[in-house]
Amino acid sequence: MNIENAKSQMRKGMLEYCVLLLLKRHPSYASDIIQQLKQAELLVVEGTLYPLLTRLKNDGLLKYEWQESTQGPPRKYYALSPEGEKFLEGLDAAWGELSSTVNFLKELKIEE
Amino acid sequence: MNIENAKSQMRKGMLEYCVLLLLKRHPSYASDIIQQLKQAELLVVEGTLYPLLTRLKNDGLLKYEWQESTQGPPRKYYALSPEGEKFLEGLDAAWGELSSTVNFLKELKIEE
DNA sequence: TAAAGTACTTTGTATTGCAAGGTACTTATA
DNA sequence: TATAAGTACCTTGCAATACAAAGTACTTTA
Repeated sequence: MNIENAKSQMRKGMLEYCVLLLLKRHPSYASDIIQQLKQAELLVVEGTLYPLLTRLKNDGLLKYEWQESTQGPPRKYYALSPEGEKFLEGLDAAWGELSSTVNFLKELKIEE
Repeated sequence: MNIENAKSQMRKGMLEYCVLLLLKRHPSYASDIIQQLKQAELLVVEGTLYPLLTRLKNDGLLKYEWQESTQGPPRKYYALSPEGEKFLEGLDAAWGELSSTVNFLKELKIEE
C-alpha cells in the first residue's frame, strides 16, 4: 500500500463525474479529454477512458458523432445527451454531499 | 447505471481515508465505525469494512487490541500506528488536491 | 435451554482502473 | 515509393475492492 495507490483509489468514481463535467463544457474526443484532465492534474490513460466513454454511451448518457480532422484520422466527438445532463445534476449533488461529509470528518477533534 | 451506483463509486477510495480520519479521533471497533460513518451519512457494511481494516492492519497502518465489553463479546479496537498517522497526512494532501481539481472542473464555463 | 443480540470473519461476484498490445489511417522523411 | 512517425480508436487480461450473503462464536435475555 502506498500513497499513489490510495490516490488512484480516490480518483476512481470521480473520473466519471469529471469526464461529464468536461463534456458539459464542450464536446470532446478521447485524446482531447485525456489532455484536458492532465492539465487539471487528473491523470487518466486510454485503457481507462475508452471503456468509460463506451459505458456512458451505452447507458444513454452520452452521444457522439464522427468528425474529420485536418490532421490525422477522424475523431469521435462525445457530448452529453439530455439524460446525461440530468445525471450530471445528480452527480453534482452527490459530490456536494460527499465532500461535505469528508470535510466534516476531517474537522472532527480528538475525543468527541 | 443509476445515481446510487455512481454514489457508491464515489465513496470508493474515500472510505479508507474516512476510516483513518475516524480512528485518528479515537480508537474504535468495527461496528462502532459503521455507526459513526452512518451518522456522517456515509453508508458502509460489514463485508466492506472488515476486509478494509484487515488490509490496513497488514500494511502496518493500524494496530489493534482486544477489549472486553460489558455487553456481548470482546471487541477489537483499532488505532492508528505511527506509520498510519504519516499515511493519513499523505491522504489529507491527496484529498485537498482532488477536491480542488473537481471544484475547478465544476466551475469551468461553457466554451473555454 | 432456546432465542435474540453483538461482534468478528469469509466466500463469491461484479465493477472497473490500468498496463500492454493491436488496428487503421495520415503525414513526413529517406 | 517505401518506411517511419504521428494520431486516434479499441481490446484483452489482470488486480483491487465494494458488497451481499452466509457463517462462527460468545453473551444476554426470556
